[in-house]
Amino acid sequence: MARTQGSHSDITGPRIRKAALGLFARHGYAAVSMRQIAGEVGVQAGALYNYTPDKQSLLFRLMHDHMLELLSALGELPVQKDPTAALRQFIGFHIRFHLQRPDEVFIAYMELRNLTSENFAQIEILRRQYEDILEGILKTGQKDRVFSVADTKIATLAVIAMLNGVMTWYRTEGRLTLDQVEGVYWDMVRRSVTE
Amino acid sequence: MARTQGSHSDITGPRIRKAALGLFARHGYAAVSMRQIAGEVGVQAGALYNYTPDKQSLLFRLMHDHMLELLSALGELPVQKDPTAALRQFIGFHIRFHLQRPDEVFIAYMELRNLTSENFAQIEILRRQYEDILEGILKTGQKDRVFSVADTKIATLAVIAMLNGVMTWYRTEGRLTLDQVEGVYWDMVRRSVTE
DNA sequence: GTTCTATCTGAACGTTTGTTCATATACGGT
DNA sequence: ACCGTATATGAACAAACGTTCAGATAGAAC
Repeated sequence: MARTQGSHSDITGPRIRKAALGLFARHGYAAVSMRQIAGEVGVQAGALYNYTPDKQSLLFRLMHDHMLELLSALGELPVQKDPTAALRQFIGFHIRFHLQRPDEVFIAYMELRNLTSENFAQIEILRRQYEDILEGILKTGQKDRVFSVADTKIATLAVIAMLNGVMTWYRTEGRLTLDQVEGVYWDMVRRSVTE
Repeated sequence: MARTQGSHSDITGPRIRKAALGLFARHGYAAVSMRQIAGEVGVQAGALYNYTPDKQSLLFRLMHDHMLELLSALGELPVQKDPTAALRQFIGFHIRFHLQRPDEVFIAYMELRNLTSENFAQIEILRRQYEDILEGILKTGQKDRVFSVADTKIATLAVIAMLNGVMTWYRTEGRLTLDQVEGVYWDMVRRSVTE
């Protein structure tokens, strides 16, 4: 019989994950202790174990939730028949979604090696799904002769890598607006996949 | 008076750095203990302190040496007056140099946050120097109207990010030769910076 | 008002951490 | 053959680690 009021469990759980997210992103999974996370939440270390079986599961949950959100948000975009429009939409989505979640993205790319092999395999499947969607766009465009790349798989990875680079330098207080950034990257990506 | 023969110091030092390099790359700086490094070298943990004042300095040295090598190797390339030739040469150099040193590169990009702020600042200066060389090529090409990018700084970062992506998937036993990979990336980069 | 239970504390556990240091070893110089 | 010293050992240090758990606390249910 779960409590509906006065209980802290509905609040403490998310707060723990939020604290862990920030600390993992800033210092790395291995360098963050359960006591640091607890301290940020204002609770003793033992209390964390009401919300996660162990530290590893905490990391996995953060990454897993993030990937599900990513795929779900991408799936909600309107279908674009034109490959160019589809690619354009993907670029904009990717940049905005990732810039809104710098910590999640950072962890998703940096902490893969700290997952157990079972957990790693699960995340990899989700990541592959995301890549496959972009590659599908490129393949369609290739077939329609609107895109021209030597290898759609490499082009997919190259585009994603290029886009992810934006997170290492973009700051909201910088000299470029989000629209401008999107425009610059779209220009470069579009030209890189067309003759 | 340093020993010239029979001494292990000339051998143990490099072996320690090599072991640390591999372990840091595979498991991350924070997740690797001095005892693991020592074990890989076949020595007790205390012996490491004849070669490094502490763990942090060991990491810094690896990153620092790598950056110096990178800049030095780049500096030895023949000067190319033509911006297109210069860019082409840079792409090839970057891909080959980095693929030859996967561990060093991985550490240089992943372990920045585990450096003390003083050490971080030093590495950042070197990295900036490398980026500036690429941006110089783009600027020259821009001036000569052979390249056309909205922003040379962003284009620089985008190109480097794109190239670095190759290390996440390239395997020597894969279906593409190094020459082919270089060709594919050169095609994409060239098109992304020209009209 | 009593009971029940979800939640948290605080101490404890056995390991492991980075680092230090007195001591041992073995080689180079003389 | 002896000395000096570069190099390694192996034990020790305090601190921090992830995790467990008996007990305190306080709100919900009746």
